[in-house]
Amino acid sequence: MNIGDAARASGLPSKTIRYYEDIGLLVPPRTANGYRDFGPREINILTFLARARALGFTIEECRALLALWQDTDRASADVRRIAQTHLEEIDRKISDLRDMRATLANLVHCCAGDDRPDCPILESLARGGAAG
Amino acid sequence: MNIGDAARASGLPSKTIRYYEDIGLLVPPRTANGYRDFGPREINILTFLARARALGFTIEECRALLALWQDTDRASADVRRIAQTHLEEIDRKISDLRDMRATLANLVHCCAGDDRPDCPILESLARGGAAG
DNA sequence: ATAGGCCTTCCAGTCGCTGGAAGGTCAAGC
DNA sequence: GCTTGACCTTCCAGCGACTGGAAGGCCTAT
Repeated sequence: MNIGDAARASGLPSKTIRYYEDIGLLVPPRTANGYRDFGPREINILTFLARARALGFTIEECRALLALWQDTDRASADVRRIAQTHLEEIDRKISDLRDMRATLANLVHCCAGDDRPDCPILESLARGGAAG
Repeated sequence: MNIGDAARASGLPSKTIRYYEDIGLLVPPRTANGYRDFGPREINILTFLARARALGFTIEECRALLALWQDTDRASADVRRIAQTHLEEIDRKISDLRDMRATLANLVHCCAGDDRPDCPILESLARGGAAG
C-alpha cells in the first residue's frame, strides 16, 4: 500500500504521514523502488494517531500513548494520567475562551456598527475596562 | 522611556515589543545612542495591542483594529465586523474543545487507572467509537 | 577601572504541519 | 517504444506569535 492509499485509509494527508515518519512515530518499510509500504500495522498506527490528534493530544502525548498501546504490560493508570492531564488542559482553554467570549460579546453588543466613528470596542481596547 | 519600562508599563515582554516593531505594528523613535524611546503614544499603542491580543485577536486583526483606532473617520461597523468574525471563531473553538472534552471525559471516566493493562482509552483510540 | 544591568542586532527554535521545487517510477494508451 | 499523467521521493522554506540565546555596546555606581 502506497502513501496515498494510506492517507485515504487513515484520513491523514500524505505530507503529515511523512512528517510522522520524520519525527519517528512510525517507520514504514520500503519497497524495492524506495516507496513507503503501508500494511495493516502501519494503518492501525496512523488511525490511532489521527484519533489521538483529533482529541487534541500533542504529538509527544501521542508518542507516549502509542508506546503504551504497544506495551501489553502497561498500567492503565499511565494512560489515564496522560488523558487526565490533557483534559485539564482542555478545561483551561475552554475557560480562557469563555472569558474572552464574554468580554467580546459584550463589546460587540454595545457597538452600534454603523457609519459613525464612535465605538465602544475601540474605547475599551484603548482605555481598558468594559464597554459602556 | 526605554524598552524595559515600556514592557513594565504595557505588560508585554521586551522581546514581544521588538517583534511588534519588526512586523511594523509600531515604530518607536530612537534616542542618540540607538535605544528605542517610548512616549505616551507608544505606550498607548502597546497597551491597546496587549488588550487586543488578550481577547485573542490575531496580529493581523490587531493591525486592522489599530488602523481603525487611529482613523478618526472610521465607521464603527468596520470595527464591529472584525470583532464579530473573531467572536464566531472563538465560538467555533469552544465548540470543538467541548466535543473533545466530552469524548475525553467519558474515556477517562471509563478507565480504571490501575496497574492492569486493560484500557478503554487505548481501545477507543485503536478501534474508534466511544468507550464501553 | 570594573561590575552589573540595561540596551542593541541577529539567528535559531518552538509546534504541527503545509507548500513547492526538482526529480524518479509506474501503468495506460498510442 | 514513447509519451502522458499520476503517483512517489527528498529537501527546503514558511506559517503564527513569539521566545531563547549569543555577541557586543552603553550607562551608572562604586
